[in-house]
Amino acid sequence: MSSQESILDLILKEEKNITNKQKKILIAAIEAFSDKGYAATSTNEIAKKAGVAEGTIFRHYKTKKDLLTAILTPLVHTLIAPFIVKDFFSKVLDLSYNTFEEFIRAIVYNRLEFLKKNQALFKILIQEIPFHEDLRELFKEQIAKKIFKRMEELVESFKAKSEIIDIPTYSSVRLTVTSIFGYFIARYILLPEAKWNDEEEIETTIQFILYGLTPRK
Amino acid sequence: MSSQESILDLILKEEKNITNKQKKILIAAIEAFSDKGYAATSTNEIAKKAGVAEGTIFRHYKTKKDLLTAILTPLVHTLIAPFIVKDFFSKVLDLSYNTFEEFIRAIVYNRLEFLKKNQALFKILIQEIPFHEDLRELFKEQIAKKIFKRMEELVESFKAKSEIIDIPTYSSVRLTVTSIFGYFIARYILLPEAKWNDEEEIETTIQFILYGLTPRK
Amino acid sequence: MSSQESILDLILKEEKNITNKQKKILIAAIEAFSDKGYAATSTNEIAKKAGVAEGTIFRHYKTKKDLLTAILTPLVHTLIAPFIVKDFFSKVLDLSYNTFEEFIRAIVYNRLEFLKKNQALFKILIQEIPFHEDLRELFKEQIAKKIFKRMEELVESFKAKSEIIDIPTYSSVRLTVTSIFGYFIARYILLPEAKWNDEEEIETTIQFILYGLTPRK
Amino acid sequence: MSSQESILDLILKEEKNITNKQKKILIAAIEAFSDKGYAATSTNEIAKKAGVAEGTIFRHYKTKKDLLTAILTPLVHTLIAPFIVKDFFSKVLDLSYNTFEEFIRAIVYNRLEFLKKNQALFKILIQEIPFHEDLRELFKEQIAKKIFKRMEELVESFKAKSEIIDIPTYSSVRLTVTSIFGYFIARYILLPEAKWNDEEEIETTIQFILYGLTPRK
DNA sequence: GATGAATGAGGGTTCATTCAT
DNA sequence: TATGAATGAACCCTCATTCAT
Repeated sequence: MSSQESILDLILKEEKNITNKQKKILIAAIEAFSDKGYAATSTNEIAKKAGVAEGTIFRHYKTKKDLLTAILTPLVHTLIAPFIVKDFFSKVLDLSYNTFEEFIRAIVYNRLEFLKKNQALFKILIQEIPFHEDLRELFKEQIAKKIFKRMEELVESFKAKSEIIDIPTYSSVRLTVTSIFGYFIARYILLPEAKWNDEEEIETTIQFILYGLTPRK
Repeated sequence: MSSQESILDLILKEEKNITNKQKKILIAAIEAFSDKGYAATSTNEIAKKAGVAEGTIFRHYKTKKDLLTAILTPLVHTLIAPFIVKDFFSKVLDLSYNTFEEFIRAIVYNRLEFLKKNQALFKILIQEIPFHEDLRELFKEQIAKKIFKRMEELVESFKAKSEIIDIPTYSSVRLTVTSIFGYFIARYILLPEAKWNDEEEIETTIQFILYGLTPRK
Repeated sequence: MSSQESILDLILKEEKNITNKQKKILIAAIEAFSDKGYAATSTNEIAKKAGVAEGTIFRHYKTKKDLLTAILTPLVHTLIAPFIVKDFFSKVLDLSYNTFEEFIRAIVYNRLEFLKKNQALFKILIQEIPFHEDLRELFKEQIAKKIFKRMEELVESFKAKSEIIDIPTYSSVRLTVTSIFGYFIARYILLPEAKWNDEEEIETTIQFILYGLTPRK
Repeated sequence: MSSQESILDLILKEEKNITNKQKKILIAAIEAFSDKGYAATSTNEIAKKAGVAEGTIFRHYKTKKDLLTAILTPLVHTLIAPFIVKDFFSKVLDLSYNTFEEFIRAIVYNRLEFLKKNQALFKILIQEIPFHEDLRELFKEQIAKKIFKRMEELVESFKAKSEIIDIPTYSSVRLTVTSIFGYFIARYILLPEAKWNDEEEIETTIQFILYGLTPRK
């Protein structure tokens, strides 16, 4: 978990031969988009923040929209990475998930850690999703489908073992995902200035999911 | 529940002496803001959609931002209305809440019904919250604080009766609210085009909350 | 001199059957035009200041320009009144002007008194003259020509008596008028906030004109 | 005197690295503001006159007001330049001012020449002064104070030599300045279309000031 | 590759004026 | 007569994007 990568590393890795100026542009754009939103951020503003001429931005990214895409695509890919890598959970994280609790605990900690590390980027993603058809499509194709597919397998194996209650798989996945993201959104987007006892909240959230999905004896 | 009012009725009631054109402007603005977002909607666009001269918008709403506020303020007030009316749940809904389940069931159905009826408006609210300091303040003061206060009382009474598990009250409120809104956002904002079995999903959500918060015997 | 009339009286006399609202409009317009200039004053602003509907202004004055004209025309007429009334100086002011000094003294006190009483109006006149061809024409036809004509007669009579030096009549008139208006403009338009010892300045101005135009013995 | 610089030269010198388009904008703005007044001139109009896109204006001057300031500031500085340069009159103009007449003659010719060369600019300055607080402040601080200070020294030296009459220094300065500007305003702003015998008028004006301020023997 | 001046369409907003009530 | 809602042209200004240097 401590080896998780931050946004920029990911982007820089994805785009080869990245110049120093390009790097500055990306950092500036992420900060600006995150703070004021994509539509309300001007390219002039990004250029100034990056200490770069406005034209330089367009040399690297044909349009402003391209810049947004360049920022969000790596995030989406990394967000779902653990779910598409074969046996990611067992191999990479070295966990065998004998129990549903272990699984939930691993996934919550892992993804919340990731979200926290990439707050700004993720903030941009969920802020912009309602306004961009293509982003929504990307989200649906990548995040929704791929995460769902992997979770489905795992959830069904737990269901077979009667470790979780008998509700439609997609419902339990949705409820799980919603609970995790719900915490993140409340924590970092809706009420960022409130006092939060993060450890306790995360543990409570895990318990909530577990209680909500495991059967009474 | 069937007597719940829709957005526009609320706005029209709040603003007396509303013109016919003004009404058209509000309807057009709600549709446009909901579809493309506040920043990406031009006043010219709203005017055309409303069949009105652009200047007419500014006769009624000094700025574009004022128009947004005029749209969202009544929503916020109505969204929290059930929580500030004394004994709303028992009197208006004619329920006595002997059990936590009855309470959850009532609140989920009631607020989801309301959100569904005011989809467009609520979509605007959550889409714009990240970009407007004042909206965030309004949300925090009204929705977060007032809903929380009322829920807190109820939840604590259930906790006293050992009907729900012993976790911090604010956590259980957050988890409940997150689960309800989580369904709404997934349903109407993130994946509106997916097929949804609404009745089943709602019931599952209720069960999830109940299981997640009630103690094992 | 004490019987001199103020702006509004003049206007109200000129326009018969003036309503109360119309009066309020004129007062408001004079104040606004004087403060911010004609071009920078909106009819909406005037309406508000007058406590009148915007439409009411246009019921009485077809255009904004008409309103300006309605304000300035009486001023121009009154400004030149003393110069066109036959024997104004000797009859009305009860002076016989045996000497040039008496003449200058009378005219300076009389017109400065008038300007002071109608500061706002006169401020509008000289502020707007550079921007309105018709105003400039009115000024030229009325003020320049008519004042000049009368002054010319008087000045030439003094010149004949060798009471003033032998320079072109139009020059001496210009220098006299310039000196009077020069004081007024410096006093009320350019440096209104400076401390002014009015009595002394006026007396000095009179002396200056006298010395400047009368011959050395 | 023949070496006096014109407006644009001054502005271009003040603002380094001036673009060709920027130069065109300044020329167009000066012409337009001078003709129709600042408030009545649209930026679109200036752009067309300058053969430039409207956006180009705002690239160089953040606001329309900034454009006005960029035009007028150099004028003010140059207008007062002779008065702040040490010994300007004696050194640069190579005059020793043994007499008050020499002094007046030099100053009238010099400043009227300057005003004539910069008619349009000066017209803008006096047209806009009544409407802009900051311009009035600039005028007061620069022109009024600095010119006054220098004139005061000279006038007092003449007063000591009994070359001019014993009236308050500020009065004699005001009367002198008013007489010069009075001619200019009558000549170029109020009655530009009248026939003027400039040489004669200037000589008469000088005589007027001299007579008005020098004592009778 | 990097610049930044230049563009012109489009942004939100103001305005004088009209007209049904 | 008086109103004030409605208009739409025009206003100042911002913007993403282009291109000569």
